[in-house]
Parts: sequence; structure tokens; C-alpha cells
Amino acid sequence: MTVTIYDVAREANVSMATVSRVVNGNQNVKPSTRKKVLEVIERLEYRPNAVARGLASKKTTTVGVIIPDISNNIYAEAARGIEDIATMYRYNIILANSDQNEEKELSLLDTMYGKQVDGIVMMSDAVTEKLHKSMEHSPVPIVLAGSVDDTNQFPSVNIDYFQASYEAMQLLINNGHTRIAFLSGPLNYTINSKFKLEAYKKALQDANIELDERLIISEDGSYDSGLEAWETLRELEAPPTAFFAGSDELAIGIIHGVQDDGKKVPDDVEVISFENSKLARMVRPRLTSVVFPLYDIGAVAMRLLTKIMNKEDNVKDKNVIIPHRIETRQSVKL
Amino acid sequence: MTVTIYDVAREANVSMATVSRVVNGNQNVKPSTRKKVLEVIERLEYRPNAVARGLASKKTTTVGVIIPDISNNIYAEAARGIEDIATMYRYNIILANSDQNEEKELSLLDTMYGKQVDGIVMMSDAVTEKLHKSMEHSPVPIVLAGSVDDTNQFPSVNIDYFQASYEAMQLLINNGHTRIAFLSGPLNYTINSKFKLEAYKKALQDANIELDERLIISEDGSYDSGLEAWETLRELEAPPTAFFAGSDELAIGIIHGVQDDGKKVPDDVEVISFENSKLARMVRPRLTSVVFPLYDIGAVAMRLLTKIMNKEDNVKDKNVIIPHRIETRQSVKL
DNA sequence: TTGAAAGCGCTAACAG
DNA sequence: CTGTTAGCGCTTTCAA
Repeated sequence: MTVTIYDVAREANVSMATVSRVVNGNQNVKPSTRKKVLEVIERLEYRPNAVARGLASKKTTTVGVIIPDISNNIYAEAARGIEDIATMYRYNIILANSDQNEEKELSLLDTMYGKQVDGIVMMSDAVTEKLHKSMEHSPVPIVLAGSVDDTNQFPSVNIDYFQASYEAMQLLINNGHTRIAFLSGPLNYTINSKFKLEAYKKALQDANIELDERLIISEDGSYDSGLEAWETLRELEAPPTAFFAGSDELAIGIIHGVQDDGKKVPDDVEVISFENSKLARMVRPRLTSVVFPLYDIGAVAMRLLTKIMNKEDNVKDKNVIIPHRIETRQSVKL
Repeated sequence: MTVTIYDVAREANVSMATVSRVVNGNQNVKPSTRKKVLEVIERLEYRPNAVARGLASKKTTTVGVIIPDISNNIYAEAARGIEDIATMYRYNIILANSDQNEEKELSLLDTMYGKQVDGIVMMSDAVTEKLHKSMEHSPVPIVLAGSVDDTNQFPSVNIDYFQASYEAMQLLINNGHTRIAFLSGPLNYTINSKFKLEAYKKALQDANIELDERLIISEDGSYDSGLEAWETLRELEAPPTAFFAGSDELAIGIIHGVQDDGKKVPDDVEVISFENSKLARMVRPRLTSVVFPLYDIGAVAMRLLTKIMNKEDNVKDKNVIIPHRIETRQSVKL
């Protein structure tokens, strides 16, 4: 039924090895032979079977991508970066959502191993011990994208979350605020607990501002939790006058909460976000935000993975930190 | 190096056929044998090679998903629906972005065929003739998700775009508007030109409102083009008092354009959108919007594909239309 | 209930 | 420059 390399060989009066050579661009083929084979390939509409090829060569030219949730803009952006570079290097991508659930992550890793992917890009907000162990035993290279593993044992691509957060806090502190709220997603996510929150505390401490635990709110990171955060915090005897929000959605939630309350941003309350997705410009006032370059992180992670898969030995830095910056708009006064 | 079915067979003193049977849950295995094999599998950490399996069985349990752009929320949502159902039926997904570029779509289809996927879910805003032809010759079933092919020749899942758009327009018309602008993405996208725009015209005609071509704007569908649309239209001697926007981003762009201009929504200008993503609630006033249930469309499309792949003959309706509705919020007066 | 054996379609030595 | 020949790891008859 389907045309195989064997059919082409027969029609072209050559061996299947020769056909294989022309298909794989091997130079050791006489031009005239190549031409003949190419013609037959075209005529028969021969299309190499990647599965058979994968079995024989032990290379599938596909990489696994495990992310928490593709419908979340932040991960989708990273996925796009990953896919673009993968395409550039002729890899395909098997994409799967983990919902940040350890069991799913583990099972997905197993699935990827079974599918014989050539490598894996993993995004996980919490690299648990079990995850770590499975990754250690991986038959193929894995690189972490926008995800932190305490041991720094796996190749990874990130920004300096602590420093970026610290700078965001400084902006607020320099504007004279002493009541600054911290709002983030789950604190069992490494980046939230070990970097954003720690930077928040350190910045406060360095400025001799007393820490008020009530100003630290960790929910699911959604727009609604931003909205609710203001609801809660406004009841304090001294409500916060500034917010360090872990994501754009959160920041917009706060802004709308404040505005629905008849107050003004940034006049009454200033807000800085950590993400800078396209949402940042789609709110009034527009968000001042730490730029979390997800697309780049995904792209660089995938590029790093190709290098490792190719066993290029010039892979010096396996733990890449890409630069960050703060995009200044109107939700924080200048 | 890697453990194969053969290693397991040897260790368990059975033939590889038997191991294959237990791995595949074949019932024709004596329980005691099954137990013995299972133990060896566990001990050796045997993991079936899906590539070899795919070659032998001619089934890869993976489906191809071709979408315009995963970083676009609308497609990401659909992708999530597709993946969830795929996971449920134990399929994996090879995801690729086409950027709505015909050449890429064609080449991606070829890639998918080559990878021996068991089926394909395709999202394309413009099923061109070439695309159509390639799909016709596909060795595996293809279902269109949120995409229209004029011939209705391929299984598909959609909503009734025309009717939904017509209802949106009626809402505006019933509110007394006679200057209603139409704003959408590219008009070479079938849904925009053949359904949204046609419904716009028909609704106007049915209400005896004269069509003003200057009120029809088709750009790239971005937030900025929404912003700019207002810039342009406000200069008219009779600016529009209502907008039918093809997407949430567009609608928010318009709203901000109007507001930045010192006018009010919905008092001065009413806006209805066609999407209802989570953005719809993240703007003030919140968007009244036709609900375009992308997640469901993806999920139903994938479910339909599993049925076709399994050759279930109860697949009556290959062109599924799922219900739509309008979510009423504040950007349109009641 | 189990095993033997023939592929699946291709790559990759190796020989010529 | 080209052909021969083993596999790659598994599924799937066919027999027993």
C-alpha cells in the first residue's frame, strides 16, 4: 500500500542503500543516480517513515516538552519559543500538560522516555525529590526552562529572580512606600518562595521597613485572587500603598480592585508586576513590570538542548541566566 | 544497554511473545506466568520502546496538532482541550505552529504523515485549495477544529459563526444603534469574511440600516489595531456608536481607545466582542461577548478523531456544531 | 497457554 | 560510488 524505500529502489534500479543515501543527503552518490532516484521518489510520492527510521537510527528527531498548562499565557509563550527553535533544528515536539502535578510529571517523563524522544524540555514550578530522581535516570538530556532545581544539577535557563524582584521592590521603596504588599501564586513554587518572597523580605529589611506578615498573600495567582487581595487588605488599619505582584493577572486584579473601590493607581496605590506579558499594556494604567522573557527562556532552553543532544563540547554554562529588566509604564510613579 | 523485551523474556524464562502479551494486557496468559513476567519487568525497569512498537503495529498512539500559534490564547485554549481528551484516550500530541502560512501548513502535514501519527487535528483559518488537496490524500483521518472548509468534506467542530454574529449584531441594533462598526482580523480568514462580516451585513440589511464601508475595518486582530480603529473612526463626520469586535483583544483595544479619548463605554460607545476569553472580565467595563468555546471545540474535535481512528461506525455527524451563547456583561447596555 | 518466526521500513557498517 | 546484509525492538500470525 504505502510506498517504501524498497519500492523506490526497485523502480530506480538501485539498492535501498542508495535510496537511503539520497534521502539523507549523503554526498557519496553519483549526481546522475541521485537525479534518477529523486525522480522516482517524486513520481511514487515516497515519504520516509520516521518511525522505522527512528528505530534503525535510534534518533527520533522529536523532543518532549512538559509544561504545567499550555492554556496559561506564560507557558504558552515559552512553548512557542521552544517550538520555534526546535523547528529551526528540525525537531518536532511532543507537548504535554502536567498541571504541576508530581504524579503526572513523573508519568509524562516515563511516556517521553518510552517514546524515545531525543531530549526533553521541562517546566516545573517545583522540582521535587521524586522528579529529580526520575530526571537523573533519564536516558536522554533534559533541560529545565524557567524552572529551578536547587542542586543546579540539570542544565537550565532562567533569569535572576531574586535580583529582579529586589529591583522591583527598590522601585517601590524609593517611592517612599513602607506598606508594600507581596502577592504571588503558591508558595510551594520555588520561584515564589525562594526568590520573589525572599527578595521582598530582604529589600524591606535593607530599607529598615518592618515586615508585616499580613501583607504577604499567596493564592492561585489568578486575576480574581488579585481582586480579592485588595478586598482583604483594604480592611487593614494601615492598608498597603503599593503592591509587588507576581504576575500580570494578579497585578491587573489589584488595579481593578483598587479602581472599583474608587481609588486611583498610581496616585493612591502603586503596583509593579512580574511578567510583562502583552496584558501589561492592556490595562489602564499600563503596568510597570519586571520583564520575564518566557519566549526567550524557551528558545534558549531548546537551543541549549540541541547542543547537548549533539554532544557539542562547547557547552560551558549549563545553568544559563539571561538578563532581565524592568519595563516602566504608568502603574508606578516615576 | 537498554532493557528490551528480549531481556525480560530470558530472565523470566518465557518467550518474548509472552512478554509482549502481558505488556499489552492480553488475557491469554496464565496468571502465574503473568506475575513472573511482571516481576522481571519491574526488577529490570523494562520500558517498552514505543518506536519499535509503532513500527510493528503501525500505530503510534500519537496525533498531530497543527495550529496557527500556540502563544495566542485562543489557540492555546483549544490545544488544551485537544490534549486533555488525547490524554484521556492515551494519545500523545505532536504540536506545531503554522503561523497560518500555507507553505508551513503543507510541510507540517507532510511531517505528520511521515511521523506516522494516527490522526491529525487541524486548526486553520483558511483552508486553501492546496491544503484541501493534501488533506484529501492524508493517510490518516483529519478533523478540523474551529476551522471551516467550504466543502464540508472533512470532519469538523465549530459553532454557528453566522448565527452567533447575527445575534451579537441584533443586540446592538436593538439598542438603537445605526452606526455600528465591524472590526475583525484578516478577511482572508473564512470565519471573518464568510460569517462574521456576512452576518454583520445581513443584520444591518434586515434592520434597514445602510451599509457604510468605512465602518468595516480588518486588520491583524491585535489590541493595537483595536486602539487604532477608534483613532480612525472617530474622525468620521458620524463616528460609530457601537462596535462588533471579532475578538476580545480587539474589543479591549477599542474600549481603551474610546476611554483614552475621554468618552465612556457603554454610555457613549457600546462594544460587543466575539471570544469571551478570560480577558473579557479583565477590563472595565467587562466585555459582553459571544462565547467562542475554544476549549470545548478542541476537546470535541479530539473526541471525534478518536472515534474515527477507532473506526466506530456510530459517527453520524461529522460536521459538529456546538451551541453558542452570549455572555452579557457591561460593555453593552441591557 | 505458549513459542517460533516472519516481518514493520529503515540505517549503517562492510565489502567491493 | 554502490550493493549486501544485519539488525533496531516489538507485534502478530501460525503452530503446537
